Amino acid sequence: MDTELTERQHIILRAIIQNYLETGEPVGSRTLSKSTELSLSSATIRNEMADLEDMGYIFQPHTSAGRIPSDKGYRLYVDMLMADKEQELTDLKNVVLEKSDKVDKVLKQAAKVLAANTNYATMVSAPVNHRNTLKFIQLSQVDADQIVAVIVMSGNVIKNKIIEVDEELGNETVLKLNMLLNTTLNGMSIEEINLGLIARLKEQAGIHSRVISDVLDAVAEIIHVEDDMEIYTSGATNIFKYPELSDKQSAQEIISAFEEKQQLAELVTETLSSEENHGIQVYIGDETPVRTMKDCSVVTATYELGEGMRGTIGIIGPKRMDYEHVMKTLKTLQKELDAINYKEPKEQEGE
Amino acid sequence: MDTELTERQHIILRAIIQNYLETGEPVGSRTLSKSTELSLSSATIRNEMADLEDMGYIFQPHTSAGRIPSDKGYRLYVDMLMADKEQELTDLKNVVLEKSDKVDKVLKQAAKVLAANTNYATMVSAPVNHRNTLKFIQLSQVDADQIVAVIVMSGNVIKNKIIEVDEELGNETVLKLNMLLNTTLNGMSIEEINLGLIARLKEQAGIHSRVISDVLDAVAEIIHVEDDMEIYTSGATNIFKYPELSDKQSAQEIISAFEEKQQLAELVTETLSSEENHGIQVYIGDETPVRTMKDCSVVTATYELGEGMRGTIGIIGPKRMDYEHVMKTLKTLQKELDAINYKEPKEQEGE
DNA sequence: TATTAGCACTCCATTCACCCGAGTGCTAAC
DNA sequence: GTTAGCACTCGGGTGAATGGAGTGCTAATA
Repeated sequence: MDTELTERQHIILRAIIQNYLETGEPVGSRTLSKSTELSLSSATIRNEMADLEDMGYIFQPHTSAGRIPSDKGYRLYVDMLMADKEQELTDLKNVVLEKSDKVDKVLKQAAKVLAANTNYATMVSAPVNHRNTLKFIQLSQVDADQIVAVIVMSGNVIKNKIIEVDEELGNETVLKLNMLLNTTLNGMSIEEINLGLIARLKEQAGIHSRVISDVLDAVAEIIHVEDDMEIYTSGATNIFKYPELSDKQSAQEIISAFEEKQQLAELVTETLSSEENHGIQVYIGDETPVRTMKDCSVVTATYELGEGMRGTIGIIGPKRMDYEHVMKTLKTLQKELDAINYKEPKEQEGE
Repeated sequence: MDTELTERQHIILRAIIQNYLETGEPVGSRTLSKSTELSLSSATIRNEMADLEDMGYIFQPHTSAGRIPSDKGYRLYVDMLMADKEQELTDLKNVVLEKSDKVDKVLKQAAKVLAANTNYATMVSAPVNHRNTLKFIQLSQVDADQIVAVIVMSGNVIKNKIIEVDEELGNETVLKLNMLLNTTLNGMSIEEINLGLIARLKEQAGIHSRVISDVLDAVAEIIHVEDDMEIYTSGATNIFKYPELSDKQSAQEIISAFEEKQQLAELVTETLSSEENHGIQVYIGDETPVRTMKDCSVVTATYELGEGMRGTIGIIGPKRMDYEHVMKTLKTLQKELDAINYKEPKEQEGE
């Protein structure tokens, strides 16, 4: 890329972008000639800008207006940022992630912190049972026709369901079932617990009662049910701060996406599947996998709660987003979340 | 109120309101003189309108514009609607409330259905443990330093938590604890399970180990923890369909309220506490308990999931909302939700 | 050869005047 | 009590004028 742009052009491009990030207004040659460290006349800068435009890094919204970075321009800028040696991290304001609490509380809080620190819309997806193993399972008779099944997965995610049965199983049977389930399934990953295994279990149970078969089916279902991805969001209304996104049309689309969450889910799976750059990914404009956000930029990161539980944190904002700050902030929060499960099991009271 | 308005004025007021509901434009005398069943000249109607304005039921946004209903006007209109003998209910489109499913799924779906049927923003609050009793409780040792406590409440709400302990309890102890907890707490309401009772339990446990004491405390905590009210929303972006609410300022405020949910929670408690009119309440403009919605109307209803579990469904829209339709729809859904728990435990497969 | 000063040109955004139409209030006639 | 008629008001829309920011190009300069 050194062949593509001269040093000076790099500087000018960066100046254009930085200026545009702040003001949101097309930036003209005069402005640049004053602000840039290299002291050039506006005319010279105009020439360079014409070149940059030819190469597609910037463009004019209309003749006789200043220049605006194109997607390609942003891309170059972001790539340069990423190439920078290890950036130091920013401090997060208001980070009080109560690590002791339930996961969902922490994540909700995380989304809020992120929004407060960046002034963009944010999302945090709950960790998904990736390579997750079963840690404990237990059936209990609640009353004559209800059984509650409780399953603890690695990472202490708890699933449960009430199973309705038409005939009482009796203490003994329940006990036997529990034993069977625990000895067989314990430590297995979800993928390993497939239909074949369940079928074998049924046989092994030695009883051909329909009830037991039903119960086992229910258990299998609980384990596999893709808890439709929980996603926490915050600051969606921040988009109103950016005129280019807050006309009715765009605002409605974006906010809808945040409300329905379906599209955010797609974003999450996309992020989780493709892993690069320390888990930080930047989608500019059309690059984003979610159509409704083609006028936005999306920055995402993957966090790891240990034991294969991975989730996504993300920021959605205008294309003229403060990428540098956002990436730093995201990285910080990522570290913060990653750290949560490194705590020794015993350490609880410590601040 | 008959003393206040003549029959003819009533008719005219209603005509104004209905016309305004549809168009959103101030309605003038000429329009009315053509549309109303009573055939009067525009001049006559103008006189009546002037009177109605003096009494505060309508007003002009500016001289030489048509009239718009005031809050007082809406109020009268709504009161008349409410007074109407039993209104028949509307059919809901897309109602497929999977009754078997978990409560939260049903409620999410309910919010969606409501939004789809009305074109307004909707919210559904999860039932709150009002006069809720404990049905089943069980501790299980997950591994050396973790116990999972599962509690099933009436209405099949399941709570659970992992309790960290510093020493293993041993099977026997756990068994004893379970026995104790179940025999003592079963069937009790949350209010009855207070600190005193827990203290007595601790004694009764006969063991003075700190561990057991800790566990019991944790149990008490789970039971009492006010799951911060779950609220499901849908169709928040519907407000963009109404220009009077979709300027940046208002839109941001309203949508914020829907995102943060704090304010909706206030609305819910308000609704649950004051009960009138078959549980249907209408707040017009300033009447609403939530400040951010002073330019909206809010219609809420209370549903009952049986066994003292009560929640709120609500619709937020512009003041020129189709009150009649909304109230009918709300009533229908309310019935629908109420009916869910009337199902015989055995009936499951039936449509 | 690279830079700069200067100038003509373009185009957007703002302002202002203007007009039109919808609607009113009032008065006088029915 | 109702209606016809008229003068008046006001908001919204249209079009022309204006100014400013910015450009591209050319010619002069280092």
